Amino acid sequence: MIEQSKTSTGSKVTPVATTRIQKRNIALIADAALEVFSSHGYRGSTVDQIAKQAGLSKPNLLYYFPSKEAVHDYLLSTLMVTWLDPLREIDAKGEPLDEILGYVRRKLELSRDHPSESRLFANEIVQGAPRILPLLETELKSLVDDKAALFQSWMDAGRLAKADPHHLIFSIWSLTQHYADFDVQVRAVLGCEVTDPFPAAEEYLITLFTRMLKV
Amino acid sequence: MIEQSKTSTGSKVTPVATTRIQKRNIALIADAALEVFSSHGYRGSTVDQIAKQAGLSKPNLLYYFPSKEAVHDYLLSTLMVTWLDPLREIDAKGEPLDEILGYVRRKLELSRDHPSESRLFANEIVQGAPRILPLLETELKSLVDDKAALFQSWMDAGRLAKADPHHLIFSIWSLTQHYADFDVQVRAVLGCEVTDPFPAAEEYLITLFTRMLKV
DNA sequence: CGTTGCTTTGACCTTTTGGTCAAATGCCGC
DNA sequence: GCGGCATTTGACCAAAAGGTCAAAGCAACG
Repeated sequence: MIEQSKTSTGSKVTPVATTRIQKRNIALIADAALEVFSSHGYRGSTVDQIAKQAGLSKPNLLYYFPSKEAVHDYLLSTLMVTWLDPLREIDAKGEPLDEILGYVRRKLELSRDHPSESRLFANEIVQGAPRILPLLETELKSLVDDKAALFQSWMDAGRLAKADPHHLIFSIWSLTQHYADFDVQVRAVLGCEVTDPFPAAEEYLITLFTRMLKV
Repeated sequence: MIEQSKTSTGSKVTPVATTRIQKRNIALIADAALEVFSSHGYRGSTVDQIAKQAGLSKPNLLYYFPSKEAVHDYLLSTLMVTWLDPLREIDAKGEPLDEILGYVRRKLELSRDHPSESRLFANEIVQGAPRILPLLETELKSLVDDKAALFQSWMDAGRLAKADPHHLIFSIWSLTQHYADFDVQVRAVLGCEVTDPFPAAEEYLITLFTRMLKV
């Protein structure tokens, strides 16, 4: 059995790749699991499905991860980093409106280029975030509080129209992720003639937040 | 076996209640199933769970619905009506901004008072809408196209600031449903001291759409 | 080449789960 | 109270799914 590093939370176990084969197979499994979990949810996905998608046998997959849940935990924890990064990048020294519009653009890009990640996350939250609630209440909350305070200071300085900064962040998340999570609905409503809803979405969102926040 | 009415799509079967007991039990099952499906997803829910929640035995539940899928289909089809109703209510003869703000308020109320419905729907869409895609492409699309045309005419008449009407509708859906679907995240980020995020959410959304649409 | 340790898998086990069925129970008009 | 119909359920079945294990490959190093 390959080495395992137990996280402080106890049951979660993530593999530590050392050899080339391990790195490759763990990456294969992660990619496959992302695909499968994001389109069927946790319970709706089977280890066999993930293994097949990764081109491995089920016992082989379970050689690298101790359980189905461990694969899921691994994905969620690595994803949280990527997903929160654009928010971290907001620069207190930048021009307020440009910083926020840039954030909107980056989030929308993420939704376009990595819809599976967004859907995996959505699946988890919609079902009550059983596995990541602690993370939300600590890491996410403190980061959001931080940026909300920044937005508030910009508003107080008259460099941004006033609005509840927390709900401003929620609205950015909601609007951008909608195009990943509800992709099928968006395409169904726009009709088959529209192949890519993202350009129009970007223009709409930039307009929306400009009108909302411009002093 | 009680009577069944097959819908035109074939596999879907919905019960037709005739007696008092049937009406009561079908309602019990529907309530229980909504609760269970919305918090665990389709595959994550078991017939036993739903039956227990409804206070019935599993075979008894399956006496009223031929299968787990039939229960799910029943919920989805009845929900689509409730869910689309506020959009239908938008009145072409009303004052444009008031009509849209009213729609936002009604949708947000739905999210507050019926979050389970919203989550059931979200679960279905996030996972690719396998069971209701046809409905989205026909009924939903035509209703949305209809209202989008109305918004466009208001904009052309200078009674509303210009913006893509389809994406305007998407943004209303996205923002209002976010408070139901991502409820745990919203509460986790706002912190335990905030017991009800909805009043602030309503104020924020009204401000947002007013600044967006006011001429 | 042969030993050693990493990797892979076929076969198997157990639990869960959707669904069936015959028999039992209860309800209601007569 | 009784006949007939609706309702309920305990017992059961088959398939699916998570996970184990011993044994078989296979790679790398002496």
